[in-house]
Amino acid sequence: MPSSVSSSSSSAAVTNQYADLNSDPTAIPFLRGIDVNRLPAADCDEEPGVSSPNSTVSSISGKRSERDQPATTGSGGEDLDADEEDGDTSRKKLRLSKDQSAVLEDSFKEHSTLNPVSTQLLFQKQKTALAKQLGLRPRQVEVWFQNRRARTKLKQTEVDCEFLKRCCENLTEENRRLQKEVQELRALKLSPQFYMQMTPPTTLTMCPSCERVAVPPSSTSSPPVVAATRVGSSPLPMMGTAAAHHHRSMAAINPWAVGGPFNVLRPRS
DNA sequence: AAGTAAAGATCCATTACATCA
DNA sequence: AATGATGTAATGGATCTTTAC
Repeated sequence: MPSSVSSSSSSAAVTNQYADLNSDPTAIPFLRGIDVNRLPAADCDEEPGVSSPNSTVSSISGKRSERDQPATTGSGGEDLDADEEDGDTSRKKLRLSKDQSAVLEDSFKEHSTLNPVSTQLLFQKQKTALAKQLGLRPRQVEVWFQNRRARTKLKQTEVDCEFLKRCCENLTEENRRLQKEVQELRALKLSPQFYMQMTPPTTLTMCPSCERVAVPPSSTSSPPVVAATRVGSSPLPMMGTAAAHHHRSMAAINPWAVGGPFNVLRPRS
């Protein structure tokens, strides 16, 4: 989707995205059955529109309506200029029918933009075709796509926000746990007589991947499980199995291991 | 080739209206 | 019937790209 902050490169991406459409206009669903070559080109916005048989219609005021002429009486028989002729300058809105919205929605699913500049002429025709099909003004189709893109963006922003909120909560929880762990380790360090009473493990095993000392899960004959020394688990989804393998908490490791307490925490030289 | 103005397009923020509870 | 909330059509201004000169 081209944006106001788009660089020429992103524009080029859009160009590529739609490049094949130049050779095959019928690749776009809503154009199937419509001969785009028989439609007016870029200045088609100026053609008299067609009133919607399904919509409540009214006049449009403002600058844009000067460029985009209000639709006049069409096959539906409604006169869209009626209010303007009455001198009513207040803008009124038409509500698109369900059918109109559904068609626009389908088109949006195919392409969220109507009018990449590189294929301007073609997409002008598509916008016009869609407008004609729905009995709307091209400008209305344009506005609908614009608002639809805005809604999509807003929805995505909400999803992103929710995700970040959860991440924040998880990190807060992890932080709380780690703080607690640090406190416990400090307490241990300050009272060596406490862990002097602990029974050292009978066998020590080196983790093959990180080469740190691990402790067997029990005194049984089963082989030592390195990851089993981990206290707690990360709530973060990104803390996958690889990360979980590493024993971030050494609380369960015998402090005598490898020449004294806690030196397993030090980075290896 | 580089610069520039005009035209026409999009995006964004906002307004105004329609509908519903 | 009146009213506030919500959804969305429409507007206006800023900005970008293309094109012609």
